[in-house]
Amino acid sequence: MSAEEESASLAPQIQNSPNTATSKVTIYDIAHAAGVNASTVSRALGKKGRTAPRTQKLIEDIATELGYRVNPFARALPTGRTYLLGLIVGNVVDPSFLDVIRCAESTATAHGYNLILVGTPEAPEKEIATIQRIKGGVDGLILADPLMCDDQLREMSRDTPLVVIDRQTEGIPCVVPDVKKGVREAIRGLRENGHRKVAFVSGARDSWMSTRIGAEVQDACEWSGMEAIGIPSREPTVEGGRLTARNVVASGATAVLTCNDLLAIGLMQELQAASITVPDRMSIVGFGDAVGSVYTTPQLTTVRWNRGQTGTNAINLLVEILDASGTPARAVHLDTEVVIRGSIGRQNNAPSWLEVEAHD
Amino acid sequence: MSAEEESASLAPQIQNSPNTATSKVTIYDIAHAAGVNASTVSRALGKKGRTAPRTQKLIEDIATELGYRVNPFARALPTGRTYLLGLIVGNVVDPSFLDVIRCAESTATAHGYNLILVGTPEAPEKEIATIQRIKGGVDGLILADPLMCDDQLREMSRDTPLVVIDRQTEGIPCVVPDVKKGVREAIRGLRENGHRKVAFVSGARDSWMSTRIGAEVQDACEWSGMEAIGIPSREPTVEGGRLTARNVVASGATAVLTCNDLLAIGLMQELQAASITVPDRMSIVGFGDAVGSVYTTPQLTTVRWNRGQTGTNAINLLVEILDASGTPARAVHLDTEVVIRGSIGRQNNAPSWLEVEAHD
DNA sequence: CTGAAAGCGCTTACAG
DNA sequence: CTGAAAGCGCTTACAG
Repeated sequence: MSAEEESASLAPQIQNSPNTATSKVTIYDIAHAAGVNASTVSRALGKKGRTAPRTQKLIEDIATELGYRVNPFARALPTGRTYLLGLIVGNVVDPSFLDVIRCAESTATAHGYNLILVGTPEAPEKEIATIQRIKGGVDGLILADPLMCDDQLREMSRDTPLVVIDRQTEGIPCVVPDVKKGVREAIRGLRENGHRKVAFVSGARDSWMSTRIGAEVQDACEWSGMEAIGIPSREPTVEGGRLTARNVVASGATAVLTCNDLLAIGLMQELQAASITVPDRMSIVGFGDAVGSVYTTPQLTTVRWNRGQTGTNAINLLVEILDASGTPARAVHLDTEVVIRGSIGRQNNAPSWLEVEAHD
Repeated sequence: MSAEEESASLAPQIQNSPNTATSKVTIYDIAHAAGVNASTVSRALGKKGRTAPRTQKLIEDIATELGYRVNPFARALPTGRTYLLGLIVGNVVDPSFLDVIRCAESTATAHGYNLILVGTPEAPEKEIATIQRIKGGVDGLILADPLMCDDQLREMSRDTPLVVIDRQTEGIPCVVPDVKKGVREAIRGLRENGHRKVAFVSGARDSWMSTRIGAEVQDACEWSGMEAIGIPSREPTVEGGRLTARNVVASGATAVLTCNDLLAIGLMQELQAASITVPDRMSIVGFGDAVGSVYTTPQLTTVRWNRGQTGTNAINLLVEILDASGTPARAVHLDTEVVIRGSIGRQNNAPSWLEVEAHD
């Protein structure tokens, strides 16, 4: 007896919650209960103000009482709007991408959309196939660092509302970090610390980000009369970073900037394993402020921007396009800043050949 | 002229790709082209074998030629199956959750489902509200570490096919790590290293995982004649870990196990900042093998299990339930193992009071 | 094996 | 302001 009472009082919000039953409540049920036509219910629940205030309220009350939820698919059929947004990503290695996803999701929800997450193999054709597969079921897409070429991308965007992140292509709305600013600041910092020769570790494939960062490193170095040396990596991971260590050392550079933090972390590990002290003998600057860049010893100096903002802005841009179709493609640039941590230092021990050259 | 040729050859797969046009191809278009009824098209494309081999092939050919894609919403309406699965997560701080998401997505795709990701505020009612909002649009749900009570969970699962991860509740299908095994191994390892007093840093709220780990630490310590001391944290993050350092030291324990790796990392940082050497003066064992646990110095010893398997198994379980409704609730236990890294060591410098006690 | 028909739950001109 | 009707694209008994 008392047990029954207890179980009854344990979950009152469930017992009382409207329509616990599995049966689906439709607008016809509401129409019936309210004594109006289903179309009136549709109007009352949808475009407000097209219905008499009294009926409006009556219908709304009945709807909540019955626990009515619009069937999104039934709605999608006549309207063509699914209120689903797709986020398509390749092989994301960087864990800070979780921020992008999380913020994209919450922003989508705030706009009344749901986010469907789709992974795609890292190959242009697969990417296109994935998009084809998915696009019929969503109102718009966000493409993270897509591999397809510019023309394919533009072709796609004629077909489907779409926003690209971490890549800028003429004619396509996108969200990218302000690479130039970040790199310039980083290079300036290195110069002030006496560095004159900087290595740049690029990503395996020529992603927009890697290419962009490399170009800006080149540019910034030229501007400040420094030498820049490009060093490719095999993969944009910690392991890939380790593998570049030899080449980085062999390059004769005293500082190195990598196109992402994982590379920087791997590089640091490998250098330390070879007793090459960081930053005394090699300064390291990462890019992206990945989770984990503060766990290293020394902590990693890196070019940071708000990854969450990437997700938020991408969704906002997409929703904007969806709402007012015909919006011109817009590029959102996210501010970057250099976070100075322990991995960079003064270049004191100029190698002798440098002085020799100076005498030439 | 040559430029035109070039642009034409640049993206042949696009030019040739079937139905580049935006217009939607329906089964009626195919039916018209094939000279059959739409219902026949539906059968040919859907349940195979219910149509003459010749018509079958004819229809399939026309379908691919026209670039037909089934409209998932039109299908969902009569069948009630959306081929959408929801993954509902609270405030996920651990970046290794990206593995869960990624594997869940790819497994869902392999089964012909798409994954919709939904974040929810960390409060039982909000959680339930989120589920209510979402459940009409998906075939089933995966709940990551939900906050609602057991009864609410069971109530929900009557309503909607659902699988829970990182929590075990009687009557609910779930995927959890084998906590007992991992903790036992860890404690045994500590004992063999001479430790006799172990602190356990729990999560802020009593998540199933934290509670479970704590209980097993207690149990394992009793079994091996060791002392276990529980220390709550304010939040299950790096910062939260830092804040527990004082209490951990004050506890007199020589080793500490935390309910996740972030706590362990923060704790290590704070101890080191106070010149308390790890592992010489304090051994640390994490839980979860989070990204970043290998970036610390020393690297973190932790209880690991395959996070990706969590996502994979959860989806498999859910799809299994969806396919054969009426399957009994099943709990999948993922194997765990202790990964020994530098953060644990021998307890050599037994404090004097220990010896004093021994003489008592 | 195939066609004609009804229906899934909603929206939206079109009348009134 | 409201109702009756048609239609979104598909599926599935039901006949034949």
